[in-house]
Order: sequence, then C-alpha cells, then structure tokens
Amino acid sequence: MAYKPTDQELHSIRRATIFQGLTDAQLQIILQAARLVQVERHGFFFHQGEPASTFYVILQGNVRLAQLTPEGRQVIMHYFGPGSEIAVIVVLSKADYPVSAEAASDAAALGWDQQTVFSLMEQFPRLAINGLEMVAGRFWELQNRYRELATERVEQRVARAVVRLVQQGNGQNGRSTPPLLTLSRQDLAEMTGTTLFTVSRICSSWEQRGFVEAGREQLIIHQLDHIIAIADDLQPHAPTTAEP
Amino acid sequence: MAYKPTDQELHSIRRATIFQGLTDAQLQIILQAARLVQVERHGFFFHQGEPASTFYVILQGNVRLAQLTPEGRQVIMHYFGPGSEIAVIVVLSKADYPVSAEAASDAAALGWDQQTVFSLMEQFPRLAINGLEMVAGRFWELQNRYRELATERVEQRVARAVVRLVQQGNGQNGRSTPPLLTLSRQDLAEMTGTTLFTVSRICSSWEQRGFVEAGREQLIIHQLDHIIAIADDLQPHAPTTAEP
DNA sequence: CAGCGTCTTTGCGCTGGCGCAAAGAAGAGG
DNA sequence: CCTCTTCTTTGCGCCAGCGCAAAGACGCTG
Repeated sequence: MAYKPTDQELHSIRRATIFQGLTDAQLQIILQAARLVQVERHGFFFHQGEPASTFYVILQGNVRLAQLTPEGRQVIMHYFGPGSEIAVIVVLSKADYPVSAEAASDAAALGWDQQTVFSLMEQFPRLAINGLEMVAGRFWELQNRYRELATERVEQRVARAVVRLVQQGNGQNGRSTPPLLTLSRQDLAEMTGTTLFTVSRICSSWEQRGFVEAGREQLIIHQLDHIIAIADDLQPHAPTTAEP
Repeated sequence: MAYKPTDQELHSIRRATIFQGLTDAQLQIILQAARLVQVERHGFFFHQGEPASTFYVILQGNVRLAQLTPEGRQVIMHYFGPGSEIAVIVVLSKADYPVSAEAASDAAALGWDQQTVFSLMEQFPRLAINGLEMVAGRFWELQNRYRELATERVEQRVARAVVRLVQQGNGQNGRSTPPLLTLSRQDLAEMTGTTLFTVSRICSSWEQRGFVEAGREQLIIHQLDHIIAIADDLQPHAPTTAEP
C-alpha cells in the first residue's frame, strides 16, 4: 500500500478520466489506498472468468484485454496504455471478468479492490460520477467498433485501430518524433477481426506509399493524415496485392 | 402519469431485471412515477444523437435499437420485447443516445425521466444495484457479440441471433405452439452484419431441412435444437446454395 | 558468430459471401 | 377484384480476404 508514484507516473494518473475534477489532496488520499501491481511481459493481471476483485489504473506499459473463443482464437477488445482504467464496469457489479488482461510489455498498475472502490466512492462522489460516465463512454466505443466490424472492410478497420492507438497515446509518442506503435501484426489482426497475413499485406501497401514504416513488432506512422483518410473512407480503395 | 397497467403488462414489468427484489408496494410507488408512452410501428421513442432524457421499460411490442452508419446502412444493436429496459446505461450518465429506438410493431412503454430515475434510485437503492448489474450484463453481451462477429461465419451468427430472440421470448411464444419470430430478413441481416440475400438463402436452406418455416416477416422455429447446434458449431457446414 | 525461435512477407489458389437483377409472393388499399 | 407496394427468393458473376506453405528478417543466447 501507499506507493509513491514518480512524477512521470503521476502525470499518467492525472490524465485518467476516473480522477478528473479531484483536488491534489483528494487524489493523495485515493493513492494511499492503492497497491502497486507489477506484471512482466506476457504475465496477466487477471484471467477471463475469475471473479472481478480489483480495479486498475495503468502506470506503465501496455495491457491487452482479450477474450478467448471456444475454438482458441483470441479477440482483443482493448489495448490500453498508461493512464487507462481497467475493469471499471465489472468492479461496480459482482460479475466475473469477461476478458483476460495481459501485459503486452512489462507493466505496472495501481490496484484498488472492490471494497476499497466502493468506500472511496462514498467518500468522493465525484469518483462515482466519473465512473458512470466512463461506463457510458466505454459502451459507446464498443458499440461503434461493433458497427464498424459489421459494415466496414478490413483495411478501413485496421486504419481505425491504428488511429485510435496513436490518438490515445499508446507507444512512444515524442512531440517531435513520429508516433511509434509497438505491437505485432498478429495483435493488429486480433484487434480488427482479420488475419495476420492480411494485416501484413496492408502494412506493406501502406509502406510502399510512404504512410508508415513497418518493423518487427512495431509501426512508425509517418503520415497519420493519410491513415485517417483511409479510416474515414475518403480514399480510393487500395489494392491488397502490390501493384507493378 | 400514474398509468394502471393491465395484468398482462404487470407480468412483463415483473420480469424486468431492473425491478427484481422489490416488494409490490415499492413497485407501486415506482409505477406511479412513470408515464405511458405509445409509439406505433415505424415510430421512434428517440433518435440517435438526442440527449438521453428518458429511461423506458417496454410493455408491448418490439423495439429495434439501431445505429445508422455515415453511409446510411443500419446496424441493429438490440431487438427488445416486453419487459426489456431501454437506455439503462445512458440515463445514468449525461450522454446522448448512441442509437435510435424504433418500434418494430405498435409498441407501448413506461418512461421515467432522468431526474425521476435518480430520485427513485435514492429512495430504493435496490434499483441502483440492479441498474449497475444490468450495465455489466449489457456490456458482457455486447462484447460476446463483438467476438462472434469477429470470428464466426454468417450462418452461425444468424443462428445465434435467432436463438437469442427465441430465448429472450421475443415474438409470440405460446407454450404448446412453436416459437414464432416476427421480423424481416432485412432485420436479421442488420442484426448479424450481413445482407438480406444471404439471410434469405440461409433461411431457405434451413427450411429445406425442416428446421424452420419461413414466411413474410416471420420465422417459425420447429427444431430449435438444430438451430442451437448450428449456433454452437456442432454441425457440419451447410451449403449456402441449395443442393440438387 | 552460429544456431534457434519468433515474427514477417509474399505467392498462389480458393471460397464464402456480396451485389445486382429479375421474377415471384403476400398484404394493403381502393 | 385489381393495383401498388413491400418483402422475398434465386440465379449468376465476381472479388475481398482467408489459409497454407515456404522463404526471409530480426533478435536473442550460448
């Protein structure tokens, strides 16, 4: 308990929607009640099906929220970075975690157990209000993604996923350096409901046109505006096979 | 205000998850605060983008919650019948309706505005608890549907949609008569992210094998167990084109 | 630096499902 | 009863994207 976050981490915490509108003093009290949880790459914060006991806010690293299909395929529901909240919804009810939370890189998070969350919410109603709004926001986003999956073609969905990741500030995102995402083609495929092959082809095509630079488990976005254009379908359709 | 529901309607209300665990007396008070809203076929309870002002519980008819894509395609997020709650999530925050609610048949519902909901929840905390659990439940279901859409093939998804509708008791579902759904192929297509043509072919195929009986804007399910088998992929894949 | 495991690329063939068009059915209304 | 509208079926052609296989590329470890 009572972990002292670094300045860098504090900055992440301040960005978290759940803590908006709280004074420094209030935030201090809340942080006192947290415990630090560290998970190394490929470790899990929790598994799908376990009773939801803890609410997390990420300090460092990326966390992949994924569901496993009965046939063993993975579907990534969310890909979160520092300052993101995990298990907001489920901790407010007495349900089980519907997904597994895997560290995509070495990760650290602050954790509050259900009991603590409830008592903090009583103490600081603003937390409860923020929580409800986050729930609505998450639901809204999932609905949009559902709609996209139902109606849009693969390239567009991949573009959307990339834009989302960049804009929510995943990966090193220095002011002057181009945004860099650290994830495998497989990850992107599982986020967009396609195969790693198709993602690979799309990335190659983008690279040939100079929009991105593709590397092993990373993607450097050089022309985000073009990717956004593809995401919004303002773009003539690109061939999946490379042109002569 | 103070609408007296019929016995039939009261039965629907009692089934609503949001009202579980309340005494008759408490329920009476809650019902007193409601107003009756009637909408005829193709009318709307509310439109996507309007500020979420009212929470509804359906008394009669079916209601289609749909999102419109920028290109004008519809995606049906939910298809609800009597006893279902609408806008649970959104009324707890101050967001806009993310979907439109259209009456698929002449429909009636009880409505409480946001203000009233909050004050009732204060009076009967059980309402708030039920509300939170419903939110978690809805989220859980949407996530599952998202996963299915990302991984399963069309026939399987259509089967799932049918099973879901039957089990949640949409459409006339007399004890001794086979379950009957009242929706168009187009509806089914928009619920499963496909086209009405493909749904039509699937229905024909099922009809030839005697699982269902297909009619204009209706579907009579004769062998639900077979449909369930398809939904759970325990079935050899069916050809979409009719066999010789 | 050689060997190994993991991740990525690319070619090739195939098919599930889309899209269109045209021709039925089934109600609704006059 | 006929007409009009809406919903459905079915044939046909086509293509986006899947699946596999084989060959790189990268990074780690001994």
